[in-house]
Amino acid sequence: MKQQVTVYDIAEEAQVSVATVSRVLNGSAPVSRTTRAKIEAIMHKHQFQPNAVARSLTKKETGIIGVILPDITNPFFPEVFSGIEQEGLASGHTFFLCNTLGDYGKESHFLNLMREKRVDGILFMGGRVNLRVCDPALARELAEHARSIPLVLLNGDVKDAGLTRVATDEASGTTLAVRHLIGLGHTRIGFLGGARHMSTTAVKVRAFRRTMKEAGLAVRDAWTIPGGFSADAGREQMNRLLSLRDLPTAVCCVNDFTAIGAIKTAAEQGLNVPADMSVVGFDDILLARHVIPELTTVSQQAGELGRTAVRVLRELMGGAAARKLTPLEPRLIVRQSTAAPGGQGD
Amino acid sequence: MKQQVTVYDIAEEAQVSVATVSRVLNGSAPVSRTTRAKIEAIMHKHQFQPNAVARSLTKKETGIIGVILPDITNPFFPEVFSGIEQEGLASGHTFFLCNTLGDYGKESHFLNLMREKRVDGILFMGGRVNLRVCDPALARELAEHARSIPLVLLNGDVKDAGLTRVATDEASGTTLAVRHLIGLGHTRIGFLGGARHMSTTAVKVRAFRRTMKEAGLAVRDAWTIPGGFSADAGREQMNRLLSLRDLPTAVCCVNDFTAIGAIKTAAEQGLNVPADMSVVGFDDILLARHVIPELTTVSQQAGELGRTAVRVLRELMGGAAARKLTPLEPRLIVRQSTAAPGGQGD
DNA sequence: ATGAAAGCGCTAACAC
DNA sequence: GTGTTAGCGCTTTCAT
Repeated sequence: MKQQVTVYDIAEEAQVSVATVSRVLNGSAPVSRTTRAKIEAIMHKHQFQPNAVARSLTKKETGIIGVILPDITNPFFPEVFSGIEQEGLASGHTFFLCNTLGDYGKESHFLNLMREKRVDGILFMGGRVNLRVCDPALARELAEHARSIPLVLLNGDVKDAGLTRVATDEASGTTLAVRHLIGLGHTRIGFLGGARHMSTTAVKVRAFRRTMKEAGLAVRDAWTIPGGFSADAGREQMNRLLSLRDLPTAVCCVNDFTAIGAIKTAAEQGLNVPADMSVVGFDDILLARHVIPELTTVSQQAGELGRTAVRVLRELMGGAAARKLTPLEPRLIVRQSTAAPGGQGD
Repeated sequence: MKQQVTVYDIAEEAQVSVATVSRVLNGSAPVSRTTRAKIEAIMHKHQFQPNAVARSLTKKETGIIGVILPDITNPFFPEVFSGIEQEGLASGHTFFLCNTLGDYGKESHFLNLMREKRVDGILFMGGRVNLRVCDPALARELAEHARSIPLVLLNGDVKDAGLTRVATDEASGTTLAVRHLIGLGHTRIGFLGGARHMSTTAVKVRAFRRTMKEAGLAVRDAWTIPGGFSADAGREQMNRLLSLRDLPTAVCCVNDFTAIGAIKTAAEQGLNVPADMSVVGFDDILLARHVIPELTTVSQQAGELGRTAVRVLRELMGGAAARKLTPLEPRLIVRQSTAAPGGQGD
């Protein structure tokens, strides 16, 4: 680990002051053609890399955006992150990524860590912010952080915290899915996956019920089965559903992972999807169009969500007061996992 | 954005010197019970967060590990990252994540960025390090970086750069897959996906050919179809394969994404996998056991790869000379996408 | 156009 | 056990 060269070394060798070196480094003030050339040559010769830590200390900005999300292993999040990175790179930002794995303790820990590290802004998704009834203490903590660091919430909400948010309209997305099923002729529809205490699930379930009722259809509690967001959870939920004596002809799933698990189990039990059971997912993960059958789903436009969030965060970091809520419209993507009940028509 | 409080503020209010404050902050020297208590109370009262940037500047360490990978959107990488984070968190490290999207220019850019940011170490995967014939200039650049910052390469190699590596034995993994197919009775086997100029593909193809020859089987060039690593690539490759008049009864795919795409196309063309065509993947991504049919594949133990890499990097950062190559043994995971040719047996 | 010097917030000798 | 002080490497007035 050889010693790094500093502005002083450059200054000395070029016989100028560090201020001048700093000036050519930042173009912050005019420097004569000749000295500039000399300094640049020396920098290049030593492969000089200015120390960003020192720079951050004086400028009071790090160029780092902290990203907190539940689980990068769930395909939806990498797509969001990808959008974030794409947009953030354009403004020279860099990313500090943390997975909370749904652990609230970790959320607090990372939030503090980010303050210590003096990130310029925070993008926060999942976990606590998705609690339907958010512990006031936690809400306060988040609001507190937001007061000292620009923070935007992605797809979540915290009552009364007054946070800036960017969110897909999950209710309207769910409505899209349910109407599609109803349009196909289904009248017996269930809802799989999620966790009742998370607002994201609550929003979807509520929209599901409302849409069913508007169409004059009955909502059966036994067909609304929570239990998580993973593919394994989807398998188990479908298993429970299939153990009932009376079955729906279609199900909405809380996300694509769950839908894929549900389809898997349905197939194992001898059902044909979509002929015997239509399944619709949510998210439109990359693999959704490659599974068999291809998944009908609601696109959250994950990449766009990430890009938009960065744009909003940038306004905040710039000192502007961004709109409190920037909504994103989801889109229904019809593929092969849904069809008319009983396999009639297509 | 209210003003952050500093050690000076704390010191003043507690009527002690900053050194003492620093001492209780780090436990770096004894402090009397009473003053410690007083200081701690004041810190707590102001919710004091020491400025990590300032600390990094003096200590000459940031606690940040830079992670450079091709594409977080490819499910293999989130799993590796997950392992990295899990292991790194234990030692208080934090992560700076960059996606290169296979762009060599970006690789260089990020490498420089990480030096500027003074990360404590770098974990590097993909892209340039997977060039079969690596441009000497690029290799030199990497070696150069490795000289000033601890760096470990994950699943790749750069000729003569003398880099520290942690890598799955992709050759032995491929051999496992091919032998499995041969054991099932296949004699006509193809290889799908990858890019000829990447060492990871070259290693797999070479192992594929060797294993076939050892078993006395012919390798047909027309059945070795490169073209990328995505699911779409897999679809296209299978399409090309199926356009041939003479077909293999099984294919090895460069990764699970490709395998899933290949299966998809095979199914669309009316083939039954595995009855008409066996398909084996590589990586064992999370979804591999949830697709239909469940994917037979070679597990790279992505999480373990990440964890191991961090352990090795930690040795390097600690000044120790780590083993040049830490190999990881892949495992064959037999599921449903492979069977005896012609659907006989199972 | 260029230099001198004062910080940024913290740690670590070194003294007492 | 505690205080003084000199950095860490850079940016930024303020002079010149």
